[in-house]
Amino acid sequence: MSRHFGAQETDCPVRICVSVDRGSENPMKGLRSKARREMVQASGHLFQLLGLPRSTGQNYGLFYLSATPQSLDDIVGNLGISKGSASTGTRCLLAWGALKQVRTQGQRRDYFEAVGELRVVLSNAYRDYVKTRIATYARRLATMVSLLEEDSKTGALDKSEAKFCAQRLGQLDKMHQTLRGLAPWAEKFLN
Amino acid sequence: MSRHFGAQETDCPVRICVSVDRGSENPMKGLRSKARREMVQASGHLFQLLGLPRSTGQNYGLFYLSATPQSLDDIVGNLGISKGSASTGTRCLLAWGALKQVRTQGQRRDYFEAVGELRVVLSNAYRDYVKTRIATYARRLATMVSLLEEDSKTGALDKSEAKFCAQRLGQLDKMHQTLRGLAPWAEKFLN
DNA sequence: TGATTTGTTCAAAGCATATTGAACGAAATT
DNA sequence: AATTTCGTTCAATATGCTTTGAACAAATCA
Repeated sequence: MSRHFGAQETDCPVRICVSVDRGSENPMKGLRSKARREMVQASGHLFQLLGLPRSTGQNYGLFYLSATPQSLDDIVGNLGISKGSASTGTRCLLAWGALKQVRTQGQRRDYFEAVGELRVVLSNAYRDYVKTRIATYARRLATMVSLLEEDSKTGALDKSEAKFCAQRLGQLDKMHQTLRGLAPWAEKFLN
Repeated sequence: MSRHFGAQETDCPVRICVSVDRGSENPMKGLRSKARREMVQASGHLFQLLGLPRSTGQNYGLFYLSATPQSLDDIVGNLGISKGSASTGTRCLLAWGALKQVRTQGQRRDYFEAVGELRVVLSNAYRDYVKTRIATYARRLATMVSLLEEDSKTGALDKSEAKFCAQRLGQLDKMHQTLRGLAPWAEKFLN
């Protein structure tokens, strides 16, 4: 009804953005380069937007603009995050193929650097993340179809409601088919 | 180094999935249809994955499989969420164009139903969400380029480091251009 | 072998967002 | 005009993810 004064049709009461990363509070002590700082913040922001830990994104941002391999302690010093976070984030990025380990002779520390080809990283993300998600929801869709049949039998839904629901599920399935059709293109783009 | 027993290269220590919605704890009292239950859960899950409130997704899931317009109290009864959440979520979905209000004569309640054409909903989401994000990050990228120049002057980065960073930023810009090239296709797909 | 360095783990604390629910205002009803 | 019905708001609470940091284990060093 929009009964109240401030209520406008176009207002969305839910926050869509992520909280800002005020670089002043998180020191980034060792980072003299402003460009790196901005990259670290932007990357952290993006990761958070994608539902991933901000610190992992900061981690990657630093690597992405680092010409020389970095150790865990470099990360800790540059970003001002705990060693635990640095370790966890680094291993996560390794697992995604976003980072690679650089073995240095006579060095006891582990050194890492970003995988240069962003395509590779995105391709991995697509395979591990997007593709599996789509498959999962497709499975749930199939579940719904059979549950719908069950509902018809048990009388949980009357005939017209069941028909309506079947239409809607059909629309979702059609969309899934379209997505499947797009997949080869997406893969070609990434490879 | 993978120094420890359990540490495998392919393990990612960070949770990528969202917590499951055990339907048993959240009652969904009034929902007899199992298909609707599954849809509510799946939709809530998907929203959460996209960084949106789960309850808003549950809300939409219910509408999507409802043949008849639903009121706020219907939502509250069906999903077992508070009226506050129901109101907030509904207004949010309205603002996105995912729901439309149905005016019923001689009825004092507000009734809503899902917008049937999923294309429209996704098109709105693309415009309000994806497109603006890309623009934001493109802006930050431009900022980095100028900060990099500044770093070169102040000596925060030496020559070879600056060159390396410039290459990396160039790669990102190239990717942005590619994305921009894809945008018309995406829009055509959605319209 | 013992001491030191380094990476990993995970319980606890911190933090940010989602949800609730009671108070409120507007509209409809009596 | 008073009462009832609704939708909205927002402070307080609940929830769940992230981060920390200390304890630990492996590897290197002396």
